[in-house]
Amino acid sequence: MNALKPKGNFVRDIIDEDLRAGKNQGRVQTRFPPEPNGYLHIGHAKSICLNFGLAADYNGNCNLRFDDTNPETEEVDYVRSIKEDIRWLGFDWEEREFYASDYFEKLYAFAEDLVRKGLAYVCDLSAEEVTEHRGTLTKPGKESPYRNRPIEENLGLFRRMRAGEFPDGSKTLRAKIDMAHPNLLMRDPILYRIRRAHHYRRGDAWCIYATYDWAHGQSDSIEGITHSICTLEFEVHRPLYDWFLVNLGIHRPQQIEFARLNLSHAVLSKRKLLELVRDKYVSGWDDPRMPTISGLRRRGFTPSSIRRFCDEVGVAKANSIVDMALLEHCIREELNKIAPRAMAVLRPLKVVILNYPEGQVEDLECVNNPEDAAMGTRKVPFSREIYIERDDFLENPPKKFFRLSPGREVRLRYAYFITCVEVKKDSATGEIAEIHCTYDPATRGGDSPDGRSPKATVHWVSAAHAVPGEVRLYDTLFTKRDPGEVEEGADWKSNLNPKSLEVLRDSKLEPFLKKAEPGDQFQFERLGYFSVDLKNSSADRPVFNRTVTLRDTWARITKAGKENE
RNA sequence: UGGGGCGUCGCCAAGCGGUAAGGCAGCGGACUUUGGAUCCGCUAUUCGGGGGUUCGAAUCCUCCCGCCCCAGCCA
Repeated sequence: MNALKPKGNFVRDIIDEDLRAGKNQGRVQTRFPPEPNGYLHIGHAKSICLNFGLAADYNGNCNLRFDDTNPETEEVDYVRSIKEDIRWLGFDWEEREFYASDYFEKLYAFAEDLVRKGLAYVCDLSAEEVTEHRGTLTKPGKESPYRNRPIEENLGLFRRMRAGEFPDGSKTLRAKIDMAHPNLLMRDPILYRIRRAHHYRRGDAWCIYATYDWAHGQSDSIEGITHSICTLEFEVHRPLYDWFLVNLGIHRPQQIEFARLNLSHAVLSKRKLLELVRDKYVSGWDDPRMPTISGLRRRGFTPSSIRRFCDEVGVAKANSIVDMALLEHCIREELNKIAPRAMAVLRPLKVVILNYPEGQVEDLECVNNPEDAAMGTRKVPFSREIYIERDDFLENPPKKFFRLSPGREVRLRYAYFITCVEVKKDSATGEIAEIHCTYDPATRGGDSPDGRSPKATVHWVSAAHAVPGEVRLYDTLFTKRDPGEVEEGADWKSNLNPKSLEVLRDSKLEPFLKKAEPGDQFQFERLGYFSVDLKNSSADRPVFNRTVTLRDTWARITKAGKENE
């Protein structure tokens, strides 16, 4: 199912053209360069699929490179999770696991080279002064008074910076470009800052750290990257990326920018995701409501469904927000084919079948997957008292409600036709306590000899055999399609969906579900796809996460009805 | 505002001078022991707007409009 021929896109056009022109001796080398300061999310998946996919299609390689030049936010656990997620998605960087922090020495040497060429200088301006000197969008900047220091002095100062002779923030190494350049990034950008922070890999070996602009392009060059693919916001960095490489006289990869993924009703920025985790709006990076790879995994998404989604989304340069419905479609499509069916009653309502012999139990044969006969059948116990979904009974049914109601007959899936004869209510609350029905013994298995067919088929679980379990229902984390769209003075978190999680602690599961293992996936008939929670499920108390609902035309009808009120 | 990008159906997205692919969503209908799945059909005379070039333009030129990115010693 992944044999789809790759969709064309502008990045491929560029590569095709380069190949035609004989660039890079026909080599294609890409890289995925995460910063280990957070967990990967579905936006990263798009980049991973693009970079690894391109490499595979063009017979090249894709490196994994941790862009770890900022010791203040990076951690080993993030490295661990990133590797786990990429592997889980189905990609392999083989032995090409690189770290910008392994290039620190080389990057430093490149910097000295630039100094020697008179193209970089040590600047004593403070952070605030640097900002002032930068000018604005419309006003050119002012040159730093330290800009014309002699080369030897710069060299000496830079070495002393590295040696730790100056306090944090007191000096920077800057490229000498053009303080009046219309592109602010070209106004003598900073290459190194002094920061005595413990680096998770280099420890305290360094007290000066390269900035992104200085580290990224040169790292790409060191690795022989041919096509350095990044997101749109780096478009303005490209002139600088090229300037460094050209002036250093080293291999120059081609930077190509594409539009990052945005998902409706979700937030896809590490800063915001971190805030949700840190301030406990969710249970962690892997909360099933999170758009992180680990969250999606725990929710029940499969690697192939995510890859498929990334394929469907395409690669272009226009900012866009992809509908969550597409992601849901991708997982439904896959699970429909592979998930075994089961019956589970989420919100139980007891049904007593008056004319069914007390104490009798029948094992009825149920199909495991109508989409795949090879998956066979199983036996499910049926008895006098069963549970059905509360939503499947209505005392006063509206027009298009086909399910059970007083006097009406419905089919119990793979079992019998039953007719509701009485509704028992709790005398105190008035709530429906249980309903009484009669069954037609001639309809065993769900077919009637006289050919009549009820309008509805409902699922059920035998009360005596039911396995109690917990079911967690999820809705989008945000109520707005674009969570960033807020009222004056409000914060994006004001769009958090208070109903994004609903926990059902008294669900009744079909017996064999007791044996389900963490990660196992099922379709609960008529409800949706569910997977056993990776963390909180146990044999004596299974916990299921709803991955996605089934398409539900009845829900659409009721929803439309409400909207018209 | 200076610079850099982008604007094709509700949401994505092909298209690269020869007369608007596809997917998702939606809407009909068929079928159905999941109101599921499947199947069939419908949905842009029009490509942000105006003007121009051309036999012919979403594709070229031009002006205008709208949106995004850049003033971190973050990436």
